[in-house]
Amino acid sequence: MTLKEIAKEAGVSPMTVSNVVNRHDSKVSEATRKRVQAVIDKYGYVPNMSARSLSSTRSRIVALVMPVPVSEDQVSQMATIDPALAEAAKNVLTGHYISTMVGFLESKLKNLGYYTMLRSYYRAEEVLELQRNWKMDGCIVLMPQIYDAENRLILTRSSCPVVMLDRFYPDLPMLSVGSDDYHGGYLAAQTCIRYGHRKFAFVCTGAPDMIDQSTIIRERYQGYLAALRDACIPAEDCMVLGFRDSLTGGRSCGRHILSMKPEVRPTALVVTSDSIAIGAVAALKSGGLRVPEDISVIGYDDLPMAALVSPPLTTVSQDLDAKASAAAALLKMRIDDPGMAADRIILDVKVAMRQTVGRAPGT
Amino acid sequence: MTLKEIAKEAGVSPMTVSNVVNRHDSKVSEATRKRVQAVIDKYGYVPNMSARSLSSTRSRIVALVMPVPVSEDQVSQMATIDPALAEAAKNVLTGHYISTMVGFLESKLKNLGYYTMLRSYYRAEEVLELQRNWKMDGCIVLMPQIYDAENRLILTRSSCPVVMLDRFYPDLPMLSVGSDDYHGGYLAAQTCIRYGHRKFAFVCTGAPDMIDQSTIIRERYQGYLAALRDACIPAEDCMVLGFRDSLTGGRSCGRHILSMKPEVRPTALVVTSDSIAIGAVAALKSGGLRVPEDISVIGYDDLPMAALVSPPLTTVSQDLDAKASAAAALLKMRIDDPGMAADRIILDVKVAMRQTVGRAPGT
DNA sequence: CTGAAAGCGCTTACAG
DNA sequence: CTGAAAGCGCTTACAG
Repeated sequence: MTLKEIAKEAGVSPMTVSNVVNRHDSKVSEATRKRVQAVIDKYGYVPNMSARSLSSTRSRIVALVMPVPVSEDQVSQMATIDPALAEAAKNVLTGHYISTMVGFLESKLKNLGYYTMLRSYYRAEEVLELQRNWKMDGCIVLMPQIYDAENRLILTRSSCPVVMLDRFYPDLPMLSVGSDDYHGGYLAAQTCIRYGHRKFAFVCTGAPDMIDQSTIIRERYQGYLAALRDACIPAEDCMVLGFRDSLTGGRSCGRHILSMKPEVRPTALVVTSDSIAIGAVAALKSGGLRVPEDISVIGYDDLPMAALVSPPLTTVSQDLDAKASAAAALLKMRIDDPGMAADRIILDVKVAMRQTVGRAPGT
Repeated sequence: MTLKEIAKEAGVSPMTVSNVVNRHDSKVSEATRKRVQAVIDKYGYVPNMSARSLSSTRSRIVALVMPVPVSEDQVSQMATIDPALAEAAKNVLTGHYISTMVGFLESKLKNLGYYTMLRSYYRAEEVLELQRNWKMDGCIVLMPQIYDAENRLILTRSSCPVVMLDRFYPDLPMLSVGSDDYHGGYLAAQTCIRYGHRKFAFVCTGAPDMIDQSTIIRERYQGYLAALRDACIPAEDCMVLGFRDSLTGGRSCGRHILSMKPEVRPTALVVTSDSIAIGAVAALKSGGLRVPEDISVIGYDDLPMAALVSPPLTTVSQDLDAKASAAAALLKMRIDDPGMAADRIILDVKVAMRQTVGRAPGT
């Protein structure tokens, strides 16, 4: 059933049916609208979006794009070198953060009248091509942690509005939604400081040099340092460690802490990931240290499991529902008003106080 | 840049460019192909998929559709009645199983040359409309656990090939991919039986009557019963419990077990979800029972955290990568050969032996 | 408020 | 192997 056929049946022009379908109510008299709508309902007419996209300037499709660490053709050879990385390349939705964000975004976008296309990519070029393939109305980039060059290409060469999550380039006009990682890092350290801690380890994902590579980690680290400074704790007394962002990585972290002499061992771990924090707590416990009596740990993300592990993990928590809402709303504003200025939304974070942070030993 | 402009530039007809773009190599001489390709590369020409969809019979889009438990307009009122349900309706990707499957599927579909559209739905009608909106090449239904009537509508009225995951209707010609839940239930019970257990509780998600409502749960239960039968354990000696599928639901389960008199308490819990199993273990431990010395627990799904909780959870494990591959491949086969017969793929499961199943007390 | 015409950028037969 | 014509099902100006 096509627009034309509906028009014929209702005794009006295709244009009028189009106006009814698109709810341009001011352009159609109420009587005509009802008559046409009746015919539409009778035949269960559904518009052809391809035709609509082709003849108009928009598609109503928003792309949710996510980088993969390894290209498709490299996956098999990578499997022998770094199996975990190869696995990650086969599935971009294994993490709690990204899958939750995608779920919320689909819901928000649907409510705003958009279709959601999901796409993993290795090169920015793939994203740009996708946008042009479908005349995308908009594009949301998730987890653009690593590839700065690719991110910049997407931002500068995009053929549609882009909202980038968790990443901001001051020198580029862009739309971004992030959370206040600086404040998160500050709060994490401050929470421990209030319990008397003065010997810290900052534990981040990846190698310790991630602090230089990832904006997120850097912000958290800067916030953490600021809290130390405000409490007159010399940063030299504290260490920075890096482990793979997984429960297993966390266990390595815990074992590493256990291997240290008690006199140099930190009394508080400020960790940039709950997975690592939880893994670390487990390893510390099985190594004979009590959490939080002997050592305190604070995580980041507030994973669902954070509240259940034993002891329940104290962690920095962000509102992913609000983040997705903000991203979708920002994108829609930009789509509706192409002249809109660059904008950056930063959502606040809070500490979910639970039981892995306690009084520093001997205080 | 359009096909036509490329054609003009290359001095050929649009049709020839089309044949080059679509790699109909037999229809173009190698010399022409090269010349045209050079122009395509020079201008970075990208085909317009809307135009292609409109003029051809296919769109290359596959829809990944997932039911939500509450319709959009009911969410706010539902929030007061059942907050957890309202939350679930706002995000279909909170569970590990579904988000992992979506991640794998996107990757497989991309490799097969399809675009992935993600969509949550409350009524089958939404899915049918979406299919027609975009002339979908195919559709994969995830987690169709609950709404049989809606599932049947999708299967019978779909305008494109459909693969349904984890659900099969013997009376309908359909394509389905599932895992061997019967065998999973059997293996779970058998594992405990081998450790001398004879007093069981079967713990499922939702109310105990889920066994009648969900094919998956029913299959697992039947397999479980078969294992009891094979070991000459009267099913009357065993109980069936139901809890919400979450860590919190699992804690309720654990507390319920703790409230029972030791003489009637089961010595082994066969649980249809790792979340419940892990929550239950945590509650049992804090209630003073030792796992597995006093009570054994076996879960289902092999969540990433299952291996890390303490003690590591013994659980039934399925290969989600293989499942996604099978679903994507099956769908492609059906798209390429519309006359293909109905088919059902059932993947096997295995037990991940860890430390929550041990000798039955007093054996 | 309503309509006739043109066109969006491809592909599908049909010729040659 | 290559091309000219028609058409997919809408929307966008432009008239009236």
